[in-house]
Amino acid sequence: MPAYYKDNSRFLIAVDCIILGFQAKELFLLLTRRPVEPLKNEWSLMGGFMEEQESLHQAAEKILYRYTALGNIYMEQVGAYGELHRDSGGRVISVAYYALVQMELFDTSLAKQFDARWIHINDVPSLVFDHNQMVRDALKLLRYKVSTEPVIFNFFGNRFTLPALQDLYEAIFQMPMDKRNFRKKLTTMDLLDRLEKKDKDNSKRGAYYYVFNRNKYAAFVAKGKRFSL
Amino acid sequence: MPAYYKDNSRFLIAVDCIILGFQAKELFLLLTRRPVEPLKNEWSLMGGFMEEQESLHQAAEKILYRYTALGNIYMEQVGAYGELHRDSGGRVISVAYYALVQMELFDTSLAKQFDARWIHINDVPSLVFDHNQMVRDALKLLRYKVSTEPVIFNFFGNRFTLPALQDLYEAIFQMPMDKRNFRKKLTTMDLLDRLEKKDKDNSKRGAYYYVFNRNKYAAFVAKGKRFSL
DNA sequence: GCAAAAGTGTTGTACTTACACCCATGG
DNA sequence: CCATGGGTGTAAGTACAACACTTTTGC
Repeated sequence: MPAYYKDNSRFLIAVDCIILGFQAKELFLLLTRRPVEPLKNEWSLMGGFMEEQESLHQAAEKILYRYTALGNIYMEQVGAYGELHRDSGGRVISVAYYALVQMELFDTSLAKQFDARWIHINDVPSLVFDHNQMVRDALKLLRYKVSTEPVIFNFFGNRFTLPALQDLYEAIFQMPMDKRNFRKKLTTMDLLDRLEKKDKDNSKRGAYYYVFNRNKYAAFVAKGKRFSL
Repeated sequence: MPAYYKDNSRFLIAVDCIILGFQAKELFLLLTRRPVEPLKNEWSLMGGFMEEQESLHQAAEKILYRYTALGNIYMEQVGAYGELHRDSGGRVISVAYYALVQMELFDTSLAKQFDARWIHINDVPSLVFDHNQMVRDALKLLRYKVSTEPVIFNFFGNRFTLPALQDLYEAIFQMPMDKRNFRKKLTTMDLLDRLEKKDKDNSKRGAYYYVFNRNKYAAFVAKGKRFSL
């Protein structure tokens, strides 16, 4: 390493994850009681320190995996937080990421181990440090991303029903949406393939399953069109 | 500092600045020849290492001031870049910020000292490391911010003319805009105050100067309205 | 008096919103 | 047979895009 690099200060870097879960038409945030001093036992995001041999994104995936045992999840960086005294335990720069996971896949034995709990997005308590700000920033970014890119589909397994998709949309934006207008937007863009009717768990009639078609989306983008929800 | 903190790895943190200038209806990016190894003399953003007693934002302002002698400039964080081998000189996490400055205020003696040059935004060469990606991300973010928040006004001194504002808008979005529609949007939102007619430098007739009225904007937001350009 | 940029309204089109009924099924 | 959620079209209103001429003044 060049001498010019060596002479500079080094910093602890933390990664904090805004892990959002979707269940029963509602959005939840995974929180824990902070396991270490300072502010031990206060509400906190899931976080951890970055290590030498990992990228920022890998560090975020590591944290997510540690607390949920989930991998291959869509994650997005929210930003870096670097105020001087943001962490009362010492000088730490933190990088926030958000992820949206299916709560049904969540390993509840881990929840006990880490004292992790799903809190309704409207009932988030006061969190340590600047974690509340991170959550606000993450939700704002999520709303932007969902509006302009087909990321909402990453939050389901390969298939989903339109009522479920709309429920998720409404949970993210915290506002009701007209059923016909919502479906019109999706059918106009023509990015989904309908499967054989199936989900009978949530209704007697059953709702068709759909899948997001990546090839259709590629063609859609190639035509200069932009995703919009 | 708690033992739990102490045992973790520490990292060099760099701040890289995407310094955008506006002059003669065009957008320029301030670039330099990298002064240190590795990749000495290659094109690079203005950057530097973060120090102990400054916040991330302060570090960005420090870099901006070092290369332009400008302070009190609107800056916004683009994001953190943390790939393992992004910097071939060693493990460095970099946080990118963008700023938009008036090129007329730029101290050209500094340009010589640092071999800094204004490059037209469409002629940006291949830059070191992931700096091209940072520039792309910064422009995308800038466009979003300009569309949804009244940040474009930060890029002028206290006053500006509507033709100049439109020129800046067109430079940022790299597309022409209808004069009447552009002005209609602004007059509909009613956030500007017109001053006595003045700028005669760019036309014989002269264009009215305007100022952005922060009180009007506060009232505008209080009514639940959203800025849109 | 003419070149060069500033300023000003209207009309058609596309998109967004609001809205109500029938359908399929499990119990 | 009825309660529950799934699925469908149209009309009004709003926002956006396209468009041409007059005004001012320095030279």
